[in-house]
Amino acid sequence: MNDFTKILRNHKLRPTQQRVNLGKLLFGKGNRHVTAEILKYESDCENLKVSQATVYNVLNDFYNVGLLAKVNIDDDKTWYDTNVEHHYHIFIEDESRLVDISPDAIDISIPKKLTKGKISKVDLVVKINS
Amino acid sequence: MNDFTKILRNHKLRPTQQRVNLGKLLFGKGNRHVTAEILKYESDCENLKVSQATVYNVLNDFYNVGLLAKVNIDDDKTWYDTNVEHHYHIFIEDESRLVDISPDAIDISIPKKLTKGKISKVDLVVKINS
DNA sequence: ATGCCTGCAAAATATTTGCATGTAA
DNA sequence: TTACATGCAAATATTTTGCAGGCAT
Repeated sequence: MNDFTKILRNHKLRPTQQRVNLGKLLFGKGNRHVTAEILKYESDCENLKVSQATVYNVLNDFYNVGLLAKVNIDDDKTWYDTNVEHHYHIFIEDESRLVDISPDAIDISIPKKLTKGKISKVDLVVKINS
Repeated sequence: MNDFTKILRNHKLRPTQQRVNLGKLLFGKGNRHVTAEILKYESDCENLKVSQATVYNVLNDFYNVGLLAKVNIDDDKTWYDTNVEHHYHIFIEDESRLVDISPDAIDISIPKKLTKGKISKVDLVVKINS
């Protein structure tokens, strides 16, 4: 029983082969940003037996228990981020690539009267190109 | 020949009935935020003869010439904003409603070394609920 | 053994496109 | 009249879901 199996149990998710394998891809090498398409491609490269539907289902499962965050960049694909702490993003348009920014690096003070203090999330995406 | 016809001509768009009618809906009563679905619903209410495909085409035409801005809030529908000046957004989740924030209201200073000065767009969405 | 999970295909949703027709210039 | 826009339906793209079978407990 490896570490990710334990993490799945801690989040009340049954550690199936697909969840464990996708979990290793996602959490095995530092913070990552993926789309469902990218993750399916990677799992195919590793000859894992995972359907595209299961990739979607597992991403949603992980998101629902707080293992992943969603990032909305453009009007097509949804991105998933293994960093679930509060932070911001740079999107490198040329490369369709996301980079995290620590909230410490950018100070955003939102006047309370605008939001009545009921903030649930603050999304900041800085888009850059060359 | 009314005002919006003139605006269309200025943007090198032929002022067809559909573009003029949708333009009036969009720009006739202050700043607005709409999805393709909302705009189709409104044009149906006014008994305008516009197909859903044309609503999409016209929104894209207006976006491409700079009459509209796109806003990405969630992973489903794309929002269009009649305010094309640089600004930020509050998204009221309960009501699925967008509100503009002037960039003067929130100071965001992004360290140059993070972006190498190549910023093309800064998207800020503050999500609130009750 | 039981119930949750997966694969596959089909459905659902959002958006784009091809083509014949209509309309602005 | 000529080119561009529209309507409709079909195609495309992304994501979700139903169901039969499979695997974890």
